[in-house]
Amino acid sequence: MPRRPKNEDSDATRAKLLEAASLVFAELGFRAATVREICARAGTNVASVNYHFGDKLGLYTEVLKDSSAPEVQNRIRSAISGASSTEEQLSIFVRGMFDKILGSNRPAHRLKIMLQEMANPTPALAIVVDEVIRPQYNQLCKVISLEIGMSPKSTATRLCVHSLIGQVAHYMHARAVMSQLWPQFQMDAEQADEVARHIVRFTLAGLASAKFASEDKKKVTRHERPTNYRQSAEGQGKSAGKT
Amino acid sequence: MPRRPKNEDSDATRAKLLEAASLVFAELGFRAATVREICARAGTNVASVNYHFGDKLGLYTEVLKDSSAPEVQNRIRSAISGASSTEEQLSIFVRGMFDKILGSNRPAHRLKIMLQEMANPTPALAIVVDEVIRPQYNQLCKVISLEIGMSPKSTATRLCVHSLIGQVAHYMHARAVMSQLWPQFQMDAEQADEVARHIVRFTLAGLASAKFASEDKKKVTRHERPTNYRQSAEGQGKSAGKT
DNA sequence: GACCGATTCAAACAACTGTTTTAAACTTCC
DNA sequence: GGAAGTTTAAAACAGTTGTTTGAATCGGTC
Repeated sequence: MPRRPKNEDSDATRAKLLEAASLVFAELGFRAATVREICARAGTNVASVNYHFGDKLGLYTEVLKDSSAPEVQNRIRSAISGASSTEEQLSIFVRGMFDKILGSNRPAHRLKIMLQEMANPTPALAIVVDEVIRPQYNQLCKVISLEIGMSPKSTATRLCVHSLIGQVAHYMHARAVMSQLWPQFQMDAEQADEVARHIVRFTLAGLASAKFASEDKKKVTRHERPTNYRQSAEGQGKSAGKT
Repeated sequence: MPRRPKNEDSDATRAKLLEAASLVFAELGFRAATVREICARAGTNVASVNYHFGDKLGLYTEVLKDSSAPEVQNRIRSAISGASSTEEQLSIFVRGMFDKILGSNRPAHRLKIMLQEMANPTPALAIVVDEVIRPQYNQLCKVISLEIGMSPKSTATRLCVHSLIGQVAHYMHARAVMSQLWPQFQMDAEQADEVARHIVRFTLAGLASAKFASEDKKKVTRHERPTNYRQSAEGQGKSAGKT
């Protein structure tokens, strides 16, 4: 059982362990990552993980919590709510996500850990979804619901949100395949910018089509969730500005 | 070193191993899956994997090749080349992919193995990319290049292809998260159909915008971040070009 | 029945895993 | 300086991993 560290030196190795662990976990995932590899990169002893975090899972949980790092997410969220047009909001979101992917200074691997957790979930996923993903998701739903004139919880809105997120997440998930199919693409800053502009344009056009489709849908009356939304008066104007 | 199996009994255990391995690999991924677990489910001896497939990676490679479902892939490809409109081609592709995801008759775990391999690649990925993914990718590039009027190898074409694939793949990768964010969505056959229709419509609209953008790109040489332009629903071809 | 190659099996192997132990080194306060 | 408590270090532990071994079994042929 672990004792409580109290010294300042202790905090230093703790931080080194967290830093190294985020790298290794991002590369290999929880199971394939080894404590020895983490300690080797951190320059600490093999026993340090168990001393400071109890066990490997304790370290991973800490890394995952840190990976959910609300500061970037909150920065994106506040930037979106401060934006004036839908295009600007989407652009902020996409670039913010790519910054998290590429961010060479700080948390480049955080999102990768998150995505790997999504692909191969552990019990810790529920916490991350509630604390980090859901607020972002809800905000995206709001933005897009205003754009297409449907309820934030409607199927039409959610399908559009998934189309947006899917495009962004794809550049994380499919990286290995893309490097083989498209060797020239290295996802540097300039290319990331180009991709971001593409996704924003592509998505805006898709949203417009979804808007028309949902207008058609209202008279056809397919089987839909029994939610009675009636908000066509409010959010009809696109890019409903807010402060 | 493995000898060559020639008997009929041998083929039976080979098949049992492949069947069990596809399940275990889908659940745990290559690294976390254990040979002993696979052999236990297959009801074979621990040494059978090495005897029939050389080593664990050999078995995994075989499973991965089968998981990319060449027969489905070929069916999709021939259906696409027989289709008349871009919309029909996209629809065939998206529905074909979703059939692979949902395919209740055949192993539904195939695509999951593929996506897990993409997220956390092994040496076997290169083979699958060359043999299965690349042909499909090239065909999609052709279809979309014709639609947007750009070269199949151009960046504009590839970005659109990735937007399409990303939307589809998202419904595999984010399954665990979506079940928490959107509990009503179960990805049954009917909902899959709705998603497919959405993706086709969304993508067609996105392609149209990419077409306009690439046309603009040829004459405009302004570089600036897209701020709040006046955006009309159907034609916004004013993303600034780069370089 | 005896031979022979192909296949299966139980057991063991060497390497690696997370974890624990034990002692040394260090900090802090008297 | 010395004692107490905290942190690190090397080594060993018990368990699991993929793989190999060598004998046993099977199926067919002479």
